[in-house]
Amino acid sequence: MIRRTQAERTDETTTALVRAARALFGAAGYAATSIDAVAAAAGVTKGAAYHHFGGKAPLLRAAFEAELGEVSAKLVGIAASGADQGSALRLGARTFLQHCLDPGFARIVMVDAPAVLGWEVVRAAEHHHLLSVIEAGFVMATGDERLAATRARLVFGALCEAGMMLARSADPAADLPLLTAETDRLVEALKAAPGDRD
Amino acid sequence: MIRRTQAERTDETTTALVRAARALFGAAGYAATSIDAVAAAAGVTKGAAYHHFGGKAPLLRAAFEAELGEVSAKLVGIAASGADQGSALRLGARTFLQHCLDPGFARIVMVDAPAVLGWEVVRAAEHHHLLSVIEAGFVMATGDERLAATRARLVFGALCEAGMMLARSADPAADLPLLTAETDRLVEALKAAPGDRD
DNA sequence: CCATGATTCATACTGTCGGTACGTATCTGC
DNA sequence: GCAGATACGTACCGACAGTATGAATCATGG
Repeated sequence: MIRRTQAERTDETTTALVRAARALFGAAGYAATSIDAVAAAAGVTKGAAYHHFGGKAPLLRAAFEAELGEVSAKLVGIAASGADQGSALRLGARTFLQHCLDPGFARIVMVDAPAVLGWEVVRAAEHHHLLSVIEAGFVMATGDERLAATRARLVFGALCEAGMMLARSADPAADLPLLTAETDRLVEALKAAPGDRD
Repeated sequence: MIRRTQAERTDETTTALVRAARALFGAAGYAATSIDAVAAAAGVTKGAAYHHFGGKAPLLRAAFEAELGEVSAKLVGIAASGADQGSALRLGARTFLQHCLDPGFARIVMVDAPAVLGWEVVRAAEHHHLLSVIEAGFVMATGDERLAATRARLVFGALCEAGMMLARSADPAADLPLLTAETDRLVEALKAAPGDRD
């Protein structure tokens, strides 16, 4: 074997493991996928997986973060494109929905991760990667932090539901237009609505 | 032991098992709860559980349906109370959110059930028990079946998100008013919005 | 009322899998 | 080039889902 640094070895192994985890967890689900299977698909053994991740749940977490990271990268690209607040929000929602066309993404991010990692952990990560964008839009529209946070979460819940419908749709291409239109409408409705005191 | 009919024996055992499953699955989660623990809490052994349910997942399904059944019963009560469409919808949403104050309900219905039973199974059951009410309201408001179905799902997604926020809130009583107000606003916005062709 | 069959349930067992312990190979810094 | 650290493979353990298998308990036709 050629000589590699420890950093390179670690990077190659963890990358292969995360790639395998995304593929297997996404296809068969977390519970139905053994660590041995993930390690084998990555070309290593369980020992490597436990050395780098420490368990099965952290492996899912890594796969989960990788999925979110991809969407997040596209979102910051949109934000950097200089589009106005409104169209950036619409584009962001559409980007998220398109990712949901991949059943593996939907399964890992919206089905298995909350059950395995816990709802709060998942929502914290999602807030960091995705929700903060939506929330910023609502803060600007309403001027109320708490109200904006609440509305962003509600919108995000609707987006996830739309994403799952897409992921399980027999003809996703046919459903995408209606779903994007309706989620857009929902966002607009909440941005326009007044923020009364509670 | 006193003499009982088979039907009575079955009923007592299954009832006890479902009760124990709701308590344990709701508190510790599905993955962290063994069948032996559920059976022991019900005063029987694994054999009885497998005889009546056939596995661990069907046990969760029974607990899940029991949780939904309770909400559903309240919803038909509201529907039968003769309230108008609008206030019935608001009352229904509030009823659902109040159930979410029980962390066991939230965990079983919105976190574990989708991962274990599959998203489609869960949403089919939820449609049967809860969603059909919301959908009927939107059909009446928009006149479009497909549009109404889509909007009902989006609203339901937002409701679930609100429910999880409540379930994990440090001070649920303080969050309930804002969340009910905002979900109501969301429903109103979508009912009022026009249904354009896609 | 009893004998035969069906149902309910407990007990003992097996296989799988997550996790751990430990040994070996590979790399780093002195 | 040689201690110490890091990466990884292998052998093992315990927990637990699922499967017989048999013993009670109940139903039913004679």
